[in-house]
Amino acid sequence: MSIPRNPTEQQRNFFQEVHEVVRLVPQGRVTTYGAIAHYLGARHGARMVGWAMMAAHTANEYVPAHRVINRNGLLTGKHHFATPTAMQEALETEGVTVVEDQVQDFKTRFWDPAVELE
DNA sequence: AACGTGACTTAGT
DNA sequence: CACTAAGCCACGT
Repeated sequence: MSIPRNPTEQQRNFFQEVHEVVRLVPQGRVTTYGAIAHYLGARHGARMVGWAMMAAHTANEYVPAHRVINRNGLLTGKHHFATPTAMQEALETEGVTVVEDQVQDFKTRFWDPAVELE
């Protein structure tokens, strides 16, 4: 996949919404693509959230993309970082233990915007 | 325009 | 518990 060369207005808004939520994830906590999709109204699938994350590195403001993982606590997006280990290292710097691409104690690390932001 | 593919998820077998 | 199918939606070929 790739991000549009010339994003439409709607696409830019969508990217911004997703990035905005991701920026609200506290240090040392993680969330999932599905949770973000649900928080934004589920008007698009979790896949679209993942798609929006590809534009994270081009965003004007910093987006902690390493805090977004799949619903099983797996670092499915690690290959989109500068290096294959960047995502895990960023998480461990925040105190999140990762073993074999799996976030340990995921259930208590999970941060659901739909709940936390009410 | 059909088809494959993907930072996903849920339901069915 | 694992594996598959299907829903999802945008994009490149």
